[in-house]
Amino acid sequence: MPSSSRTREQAIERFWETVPPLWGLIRSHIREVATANFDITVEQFHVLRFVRRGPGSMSQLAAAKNISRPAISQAADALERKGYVRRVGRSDDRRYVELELTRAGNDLLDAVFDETRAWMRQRMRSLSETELEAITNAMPALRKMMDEPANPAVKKP
Amino acid sequence: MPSSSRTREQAIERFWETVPPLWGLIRSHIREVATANFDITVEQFHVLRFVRRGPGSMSQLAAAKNISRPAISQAADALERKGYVRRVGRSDDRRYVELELTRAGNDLLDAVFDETRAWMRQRMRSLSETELEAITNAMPALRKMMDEPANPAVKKP
DNA sequence: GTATAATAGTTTCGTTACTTAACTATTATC
DNA sequence: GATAATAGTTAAGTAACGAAACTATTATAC
Repeated sequence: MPSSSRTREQAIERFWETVPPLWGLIRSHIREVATANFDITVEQFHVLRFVRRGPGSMSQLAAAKNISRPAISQAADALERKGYVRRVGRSDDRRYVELELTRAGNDLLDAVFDETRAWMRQRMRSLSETELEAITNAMPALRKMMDEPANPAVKKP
Repeated sequence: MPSSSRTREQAIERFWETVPPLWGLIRSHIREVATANFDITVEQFHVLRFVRRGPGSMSQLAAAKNISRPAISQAADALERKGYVRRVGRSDDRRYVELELTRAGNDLLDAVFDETRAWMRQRMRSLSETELEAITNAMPALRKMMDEPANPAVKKP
């Protein structure tokens, strides 16, 4: 069993010294852009992103974003009030409510994304092709971490 | 000029579909661990991490974490109240205040980190050596993004 | 087929994390 | 030595959450 792999420890180590501060930086940029030029907060932006990714029920959104259902419900309130999102009941099971992007929401998201992508491009401008590929290649591996079940899945005999 | 590189666009694309949800997952795990088993919140944990990384002034911490100085000041209040951190004035310039980890703070951080690392190891257990290396290799490239100055640095003639 | 349980969403309430603006203390500058 | 700049804090307001309690709808049990 190659289980206490050195490689893995190193990946974890570097992950922790890199991702949190980077995420903080991105977050603060979005905050700046989204609140100054646009009409939303960072968190609302992220909810919009998830909605566009594939409209789902409130619970699904909460699960995807790893926050509580009330939190999604409240974010939806704010976004609906601003006209960026619509609540749509599902006819086959009336307990479910789905969120749909409105036209305005879609446009807003495009605008914020354009801004943010431009900013990232700037930040990446001195990276070599090799470095960019390194980033691209790492992402699928990181995604795998999310798919892993949380617990070791106790074997039933 | 190779400026609108395809590779770069792809890196950005994948980054956005990977990092935010992954970060959300990690965040929610830490919240669980830190508030259930320990005495702190997610954000306080992150502040402690920065303090350990190298004790610096309040402003430096704020800059490192990309949040406002008041936010750091308040986090420091909470952490000091709980005894995990100490405010230490600098003698050469009395405007500065630095944060130091107390013994308790250090132990707490170790404990939370142990928990979190174990959890990450779990989540990484099905990754191949190649995938782990991909993660390790991407991190320095991502760090570079943080070092870039925010603005294109207008050339002065 | 009603009673009971489970599930999706919401409301309420309290806590924490932030920000901006205004204020204090200290050091630099002219 | 007056003025400006800088580090930190305080104050006040907003947003993001979670937990618990509540409503509406669908599934299960008997």
